[in-house]
Parts: sequence; C-alpha cells; structure tokens
Amino acid sequence: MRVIFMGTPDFAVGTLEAVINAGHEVVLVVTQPDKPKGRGNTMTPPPVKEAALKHGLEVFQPKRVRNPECVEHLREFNPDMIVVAAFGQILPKEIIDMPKYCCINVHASLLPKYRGAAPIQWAVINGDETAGVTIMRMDVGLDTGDMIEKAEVTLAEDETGGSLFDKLAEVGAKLCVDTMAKIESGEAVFTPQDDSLATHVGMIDKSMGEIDFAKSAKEIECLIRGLNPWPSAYTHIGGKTLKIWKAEALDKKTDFKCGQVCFVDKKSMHIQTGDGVLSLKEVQLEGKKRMEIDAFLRGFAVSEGDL
RNA sequence: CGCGGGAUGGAGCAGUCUGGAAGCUCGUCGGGCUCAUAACCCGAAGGUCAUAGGUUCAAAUCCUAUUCCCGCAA
Repeated sequence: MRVIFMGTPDFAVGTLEAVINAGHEVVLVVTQPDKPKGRGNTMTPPPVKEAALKHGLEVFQPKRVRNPECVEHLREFNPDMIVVAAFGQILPKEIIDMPKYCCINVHASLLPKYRGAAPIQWAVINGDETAGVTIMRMDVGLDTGDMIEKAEVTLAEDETGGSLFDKLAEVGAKLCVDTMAKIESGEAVFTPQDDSLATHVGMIDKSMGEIDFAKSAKEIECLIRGLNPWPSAYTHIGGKTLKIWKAEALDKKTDFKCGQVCFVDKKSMHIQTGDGVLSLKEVQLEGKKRMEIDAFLRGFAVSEGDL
C-alpha cells in the first residue's frame, strides 16, 4: 500500500519501521517541525524524522497540517492509507477522507478509556493493572473513531512510564501492521466506542511532578513511577529541588506530620505521607547525578523532622 | 552565544573566597570482640585533585583555554 505516516516521538518510530518492514511503500513521513531543545537550545529533530531519514524517506514538517496548502501537498501523494501514531496535531476532515481506505491511529490505551494526550503515564499514575493499545479508524473527534484492534498488557509491579512506553510501542507497532493487513483484505471489524465509558486525560505537565505529601504513599509511589523518566516527580530539600526516581510505599504510621522526614539512618530515609510512609530509594539533587539513597545520605545531612 | 550547578582514592561530599603537608562519612582488605551481626574496636591499601597551558619560592586553591556530567527554561 502507499502509506503516509504521521508521528513524532519515540513511540511512533517502532510503528514506522514495522510498516516499512511489512513491505508497504511509505511515500511520505509527516512529523512536527524541529524544535530548540536541551542546553544551548540546539535545534533537535523529532525521533521520527531521524528514523525516516535513515530509511531515505521524504519528510514533511508542517507547522499546521490543516493549512489548505499542506492538505493539497498531501493529496499529491495519493495515499491508500494514512497511519498516525502520536503525531501531536489534529487532522482535519479533508485529510481523514483522503486515503483510499482510511486513516488509522495507534493509541496507547484501551479505548474508550484515556482518550487524549498522555494515556501511558496516566495508566501508571492511576495504578492500573492493565494498559494497552487500540488501533482505530480516525474520525474528526479526539480519539473517538471506531476501534479495529486492541491489545492488552499487564503492568509490572515496578512499571514506569518509560518502561510501559517501550512495551506499548512494540505492541502497537505489531498490531498496526496486522490491522493494515486486515483492512486491505476486508477482514477488519469496526466497533464503535461506548462514549458513556470514555475518559479523557490531558497532557503531562511539569508541575504535576510536585509531590503532595498529603496524598497516600501508594499514590505518590505511582506518581513517581508514572512520571519516570519524564518529567519526573520531585520535592524540595534545603531550598533545592530533589527529584525522586524511585521510592517504596510502606504501611507504617508515625507521629510526624505529612512531608516530614520521619526516619533516617545510613541507608534509608522515610517521609510521612497522608497515609503510610514513603521510603526513598533513588534520588537526584539539583545539579547532581541521580544516586542511590545511601550515597545521597553520605553527602547530605538530613535529620528527622525536615521538609 | 538562554540561565545556573558540578568534576577531589571504589561511592557521596568538604577543602577553593583568604595559595603553604590529601581530609570527612562510607565501601574494600586484614585483625579483634561477639552465640551472632548489616553492630562495635584496631590497623592497612587506594588519589596524575577532569585536561592543557600560565602566574608563583610554592597551586586542588589564582588566571586563560578545552572536555565531560547535571538542574532549570524552552
């Protein structure tokens, strides 16, 4: 099939490569424009662009695909199908109706749950036992199209946003090519979503990482895992930001207030929360590298009652 | 040239301002105590103080350049 691929982050790279390996002719890769990133604000291309260039594919980086000239540009490629995976822009009806078959989207949740921008992290943050990928036929709404295929995965005990990201990217890539084959052969079944069960999730914001110790230790632990590796959960200590990469919820009670350090020794540091105690395992002080809690405690004086 | 922090035995840090004998808390190794120990006591090994120049009688420390790591902002 002649395919136009749209996607931006790492999550989409696996799908792009799977589509290529499945023998489809990727005639164009559409992705977000390069952006200044990192220290020094160097212009950095999105991962999908790098992958596309590696395969010698033509890349198109419109600021807004909905502009009429962009739509016309896409039309020139006369696609049989458009595959979208975490692209980051809303497609107008003209594009959705363009391909011979349809536009399909790889979405990293079990729709209709978690429509929207960051379903993977939310699944971890909410402490879900399962997550998954849904392939759907796109319509004009936000993740509201008919579902075609679904795959479910079980979350590990220590699942992080990053690890689940990798899992789902792999599952999604495979599911995507399978779905394409079914659509081409006419075997695909389109199932409408039950809107009454739909939930929406917004983009992950940096400020979400600020830990609220009034919450339960378990909730905080899920937040830490969900926001790992980005943007990461953090708190403050000695006037500096302390990122928390890994922690464990303990079912203990102390007389300390929420947010106070309630226990410290050479190898551990516990913080009282609204329900239970949070034992820090791996942290990173502002300007420093991440380190195990015992290493941190060697160089940073902490006493009970702090924070 | 977006803002800022950092590089010191295996780990994490102090020392740098105000040049003048390489320190701390751990870890490792050896020995001791103990029913026993991740506890305690005694001892030992281990460092071109990121790199290259410069100033000086003398540089981890002051000056110049470079490399690498990290936080923020975007």
